[in-house]
Amino acid sequence: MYGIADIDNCYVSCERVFRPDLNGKPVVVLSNNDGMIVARSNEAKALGIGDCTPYFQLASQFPNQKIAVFSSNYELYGELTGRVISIISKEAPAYFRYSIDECFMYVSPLLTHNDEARNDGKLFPLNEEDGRFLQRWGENLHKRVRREVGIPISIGLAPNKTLAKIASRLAKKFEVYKHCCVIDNDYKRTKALEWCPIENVWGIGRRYTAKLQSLGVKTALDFAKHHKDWVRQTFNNINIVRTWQELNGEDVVPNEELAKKKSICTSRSFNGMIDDYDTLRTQVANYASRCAEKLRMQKTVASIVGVFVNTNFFREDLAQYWNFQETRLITPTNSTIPIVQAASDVLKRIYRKGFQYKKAGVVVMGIFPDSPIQQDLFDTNAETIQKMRRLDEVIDRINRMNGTETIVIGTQQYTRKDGKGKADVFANAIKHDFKSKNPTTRWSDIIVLNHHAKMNQ
DNA sequence: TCTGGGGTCCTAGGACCC
DNA sequence: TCTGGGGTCCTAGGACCC
Repeated sequence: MYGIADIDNCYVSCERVFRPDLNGKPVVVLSNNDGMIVARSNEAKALGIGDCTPYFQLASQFPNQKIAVFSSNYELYGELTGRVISIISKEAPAYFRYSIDECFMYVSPLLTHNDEARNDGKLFPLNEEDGRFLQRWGENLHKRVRREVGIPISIGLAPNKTLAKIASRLAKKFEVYKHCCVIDNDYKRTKALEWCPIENVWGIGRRYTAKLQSLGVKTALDFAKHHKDWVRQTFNNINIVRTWQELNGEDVVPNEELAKKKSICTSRSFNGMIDDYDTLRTQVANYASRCAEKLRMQKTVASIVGVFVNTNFFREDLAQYWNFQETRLITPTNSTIPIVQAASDVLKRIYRKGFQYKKAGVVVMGIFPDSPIQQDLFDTNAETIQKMRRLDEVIDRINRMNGTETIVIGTQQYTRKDGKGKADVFANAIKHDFKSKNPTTRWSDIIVLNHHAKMNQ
């Protein structure tokens, strides 16, 4: 049996931890550059605010509505969701974090009453006692997270991950479940599939939904009832066959232990547009530097550095251009300077004068574990590499202790307005007009309780 | 004026090997 | 008339996830 714990409206719930006055009110959280809406409270959804609505359309689409708006504050979300995961790690026998707001759990070891009751060696369907036990276990997990972090989660429990996802949707949608829904027999499985529209099934995206609907498949149950061969022939793809199997109760989707990443990308849309090479180069240097940091964090090196740029696709009135190219490093590395250098070289190749660029990014690939053997293989200058490595360590440490971008290399530029850079380089700084504070990670933002005010209330 | 930022995996087809 | 049979590796494109 698997479980999934899913944070309800994750970013909104995080913002509400320090703004309890916003409980019960419409709240939205915006993407980088305050571009579009990426999280909505239930009240905001009820108003009809769509996912991915551009922020600049919000006021005209919903006039006279009081909607609380936040820029995204990943420092806050990362820290608070980490607390949720930490509780799960204590409650669940095994777990793996799937995304910022979702965590899979493996709960079979909790089922101790079941051995004799099973007649055919199978766990599913569960006996009733185990079913009730899991229900209580999930309800308690919800309560504990709510009490200790202040964030609501929904829990789904089922014989595989695809069904657990559907169960968690039910838990979120209907109050009778008390935030935890268990699919423990075939009757419940069938009822859940019947309720679940095909586009809400994990693994069925926009394209597959369109195709399935055109073939008359409306619900997860419609899909599950088709023959396996039909699925194979219609889609010729192993993943969707696995989804079909899981809807029918098998456990076949692999458990990806979140291993080291195979590629790392850092990219941003600009606040406004950039046409000159030098400004673009400083941005690309920032992204390359960030990629190097991420590589060091997971103790890997990269052998390929790629760069992409593109113009604003929404501006049909402007000339359009996009390009991506990559270069191979002679020695795989995670050092800031060679990776920034490589990225600059690639940018030089793909930059074309006369375009208004809206976005750029750096991708590092060909990733290996950072072992000394790899580094030294064809290296003719081990001493330089050693020095570079020490330099990276020192910079990482200083930036960890004093805040990101305390030290950057010369090609980069500061992006934080509270950083140490000169005013003229902030023209393209990311827009975050409605950003909340970071009371859990910054001394300057720590909350002070006014004792007397409280006493007088 | 204004539209995010990350990732993974699968398949087909071409280049190349013997 | 008539042109093999077996591989590997790489890339682009398309699908999916949050």
